Amino acid sequence: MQRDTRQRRAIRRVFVNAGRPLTCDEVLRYGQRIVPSLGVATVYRNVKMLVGEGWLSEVELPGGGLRYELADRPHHHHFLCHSCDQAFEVFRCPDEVEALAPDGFEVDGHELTLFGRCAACA
Amino acid sequence: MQRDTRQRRAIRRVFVNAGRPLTCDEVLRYGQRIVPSLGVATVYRNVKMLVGEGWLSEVELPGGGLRYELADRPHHHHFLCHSCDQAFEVFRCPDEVEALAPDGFEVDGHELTLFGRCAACA
DNA sequence: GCATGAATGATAACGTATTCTCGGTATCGT
DNA sequence: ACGATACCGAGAATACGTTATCATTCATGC
Repeated sequence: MQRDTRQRRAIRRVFVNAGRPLTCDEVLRYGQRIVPSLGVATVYRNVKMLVGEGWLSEVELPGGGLRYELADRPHHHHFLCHSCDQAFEVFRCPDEVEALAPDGFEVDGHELTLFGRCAACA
Repeated sequence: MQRDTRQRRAIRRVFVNAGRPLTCDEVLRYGQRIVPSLGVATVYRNVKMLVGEGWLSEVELPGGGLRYELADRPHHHHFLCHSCDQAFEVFRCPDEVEALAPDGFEVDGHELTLFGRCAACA
């Protein structure tokens, strides 16, 4: 039976507070502010578990490094700041993007990433 | 002074023939059809060199794994087939994408990736 | 409060992509 | 043709993100 540990609560809180996609490393750093002893393995274990139960979803942005975000968000895209390397959400989406594919290609999803400097870095 | 070796010619030919972004691994496999003895180190060395001299450019798509393509291509985007894992070019682009960023964010580029199955796999 | 075993965390191990090493090879100016 | 040396390629070494191990801790049901 699953237990409600301090660590797991901290990790969930980190995602709720962040409001943007996080790497496991970010989760670790932010989580250690709540539970200083938090370890890497625990972060990976719980993130994987939370993805498994549908609470988190994986986000793959250009530049490598899997990120995770709350699964219940409406359709949106991302902004990647190449100064602080943080990802942010962009809540507007150009229409009919998936119609751009060449003939004969079956499209079942799309990812639009904007690059630049975030408000804090600019 | 730089030499024009069989290996380097083969690698350049692979990119010209492919007409789509390639990973180093793909370059190695295709290149070995031209020069069977071609080794990994040579591929990495030459790809890096070709990027350095502006003949190739790096392409970072979601899903990790750096890819490379000819640098002289007009603005375009990519289609990633999750069946054969090959990347293709998409030569249409939605207008004004960069205007979607939140206020205060400086946009200097964007990447649109369509996911699905390519014509060959579908 | 106590026992049970799920969860933790330090560390080792792993997988994969990339780079380094270095003896041998082949290109190119002369 | 010849010699200097840029380049090659096999394998070792590295980097780094992720997972496995296992003794210890602590959340939970009784």
